[in-house]
Amino acid sequence: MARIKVDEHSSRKDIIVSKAASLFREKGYKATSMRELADAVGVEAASLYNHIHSKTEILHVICFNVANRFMSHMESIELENVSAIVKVEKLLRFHIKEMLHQYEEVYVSDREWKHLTDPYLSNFQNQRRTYRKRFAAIIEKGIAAGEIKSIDAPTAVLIMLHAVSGIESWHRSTAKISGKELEENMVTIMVDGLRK
Amino acid sequence: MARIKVDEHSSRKDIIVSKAASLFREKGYKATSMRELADAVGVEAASLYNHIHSKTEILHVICFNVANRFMSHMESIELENVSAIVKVEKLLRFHIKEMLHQYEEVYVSDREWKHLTDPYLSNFQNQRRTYRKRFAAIIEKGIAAGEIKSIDAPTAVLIMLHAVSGIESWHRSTAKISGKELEENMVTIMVDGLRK
DNA sequence: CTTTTCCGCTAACGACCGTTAGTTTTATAT
DNA sequence: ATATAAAACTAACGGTCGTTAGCGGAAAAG
Repeated sequence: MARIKVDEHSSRKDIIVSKAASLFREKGYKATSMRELADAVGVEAASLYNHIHSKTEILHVICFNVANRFMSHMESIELENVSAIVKVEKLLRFHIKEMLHQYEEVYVSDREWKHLTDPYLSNFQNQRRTYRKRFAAIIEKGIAAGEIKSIDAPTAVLIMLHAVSGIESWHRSTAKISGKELEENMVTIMVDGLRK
Repeated sequence: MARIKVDEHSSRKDIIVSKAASLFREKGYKATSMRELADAVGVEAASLYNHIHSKTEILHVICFNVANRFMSHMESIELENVSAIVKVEKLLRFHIKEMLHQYEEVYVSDREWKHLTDPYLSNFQNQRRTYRKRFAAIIEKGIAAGEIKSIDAPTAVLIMLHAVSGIESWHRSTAKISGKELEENMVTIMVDGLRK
């Protein structure tokens, strides 16, 4: 009867969620069974339910952790007193860093949110939509200020967000450039692509 | 006993595959059951097996249809006698158009290939890797020729391919710009981002 | 040391999954 | 009109799924 090991910064639930994120990333939410998750945690499937209510709950913890991080970062950026193009660059860099260092959770939130169930699903979709609108609004300001090319702002947002999710391929590739280099390359291509 | 309707250009199998692509795109491969697919086709689940061998077969038909289209397009681009940056732009435009007009299949091939089983899985991964290498090689030539900024070519490929897959959001959004406008915006941002 | 709380276990449930066997109906060819 | 082939049906298989009930041992609190 080997208990789930805990340190003082993470509860047993945290550990389950974290292992789940790793499996969901690797195989997808639907293709990951509670029995597999239990194996990864080192426990029987039924024991998981002492710490979580359902499989869905795990997914929604992951998704909202990520969404909240991005949302509160957006708020802090909006308050900064810098030009629009600098804000865009900062947002982009934040996305890249999150994808580099909180890979599993961010990736799962991005790809598996469809399997959330209401009311969490609608809630998540709303947050997502709101986030993108606020991102686009910053780009619009940059266009109005003549810093950014006159392009369709929602399209620019879409390009940046999805390009970042491609870091998944980088993680899985063997001959990697460093994370820092990756960041600089991405920023160079995309921010230059926007700049007037 | 209502038969699957066929016209002279598509077999019953084609129709099943096409409906499957639509469902796989909407809900994911694992989350789509053969009974749901049968419903969509207007038939009982067991009847599907008069036309296909397995659920996996449907996925691999979708994935290889798409992969082969991209691969043979790559071949024709490589033979053209134009500058590297023009080749890159043409490849990008092809990806955008495919994503606009063969949305369901291309999206499924992109997101659900993980659920292929060997030998198809390895085969698909190889094709994918090869395709990206050849794409990167074109960019490298552009860098050597001084047409393209000196950036990491695999990263540039990754950005473009993933940015294109963001067209999914465009499809689902309500207030759309036209497909043509979307294409021009994407090309503007990304090709300008690469150009020296 | 005793009590209580936490957390693991085994066993099993009903639901759904992909798929097969065998039969009947519909369309096609003679 | 009849024979053949194509494609639908019903029924059911073994397996896996998420989850619950109930029980026993280990850790924490007194």
